[in-house]
Amino acid sequence: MTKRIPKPGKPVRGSRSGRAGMALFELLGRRWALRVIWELREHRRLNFRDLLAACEIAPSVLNTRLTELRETKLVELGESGYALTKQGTALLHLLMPLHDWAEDWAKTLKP
Amino acid sequence: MTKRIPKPGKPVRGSRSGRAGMALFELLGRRWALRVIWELREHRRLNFRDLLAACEIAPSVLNTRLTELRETKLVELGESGYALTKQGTALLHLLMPLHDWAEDWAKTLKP
DNA sequence: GAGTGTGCTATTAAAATAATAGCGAAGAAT
DNA sequence: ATTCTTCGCTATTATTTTAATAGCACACTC
Repeated sequence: MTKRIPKPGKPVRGSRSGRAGMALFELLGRRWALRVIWELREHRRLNFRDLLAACEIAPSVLNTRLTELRETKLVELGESGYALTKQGTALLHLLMPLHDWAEDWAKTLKP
Repeated sequence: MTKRIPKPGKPVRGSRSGRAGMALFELLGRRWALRVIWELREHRRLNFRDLLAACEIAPSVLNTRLTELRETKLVELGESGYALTKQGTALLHLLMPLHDWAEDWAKTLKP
C-alpha cells in the first residue's frame, strides 16, 4: 500500500553513483510531473481544481503527483493554492531552456 | 496497434499554445526516457544489450522508448550501436545542469 | 440549512510497464 | 556446412500505473 516516492539517497534501481540524478529522473519521469511543475511557472499559485483543469488529468493522478512533489519539496500547498518551492523554482529555471529548445526541435522535425 | 508518439505539432492534450514544449514534456515524461538519454551522454554509443544493462529495464520497454526517441530524432542507431543525434546531444546539454541541481536537492532533502 | 468552493478519495476500466523466455538474422569459428 | 555467438528485438503474461467518473467531508456564506 505504501507508495515509493523517488528521493535521492536510496531507492532507484541501477544507480551505483550519481543517485540524486537518477532519483530526479525517475521522479520527473512519472507522467505529468513535468507538466505540473510547468503549470506553476512564473510564481503561479493554483488550487487543486485549477491545476486539474490546466493539466487536464485525472484528480487521482494529480494528487499522486502532488504528493510526490510535496514530499520532495518541489511544490508546496499554501493558503491560496499550490506553488513551487524555492527549490522547485530553481528547477523550473533549468527546465525553461528545455522548453525553448523544443521550438527548434519542432522545426527540424517537420519535414 | 499504432502507438502514439508525442511529437510537436498536434497530439498532446491540453496544449493550446506552446505545443512543442508540451510534446517534449510528454515524451520525456515516459518512464526511462530521461534515463536512456542520460546513459548515452558524452558521446557514448551503446548497443541494445548494453543499454539494457545500463538502464536495467525490460527489453520491451527499452525498445518502445528507443522507437520514440528515434522517431523524434533524439537518438539514432548506427553501425556500432545507439547514440544521441545532434539534437539529442543538444538536449542532453540542457539536461546536464538538472543533474547537477539534483545534488543540492539531495542535500536539502536529507534532514 | 441550503448553497458554494475547497482538497481529495473510491471505484472501475484501460493502458503502460515489468519479467522472462526466446526468435531470426548475421557473422565467426569449427 | 554446421555449430556458436552476438545482435536487435518480439511474445507472453503478470503487475503497476494511469484514466475516467462520481462523489465525500470540511469550511464558509448566505
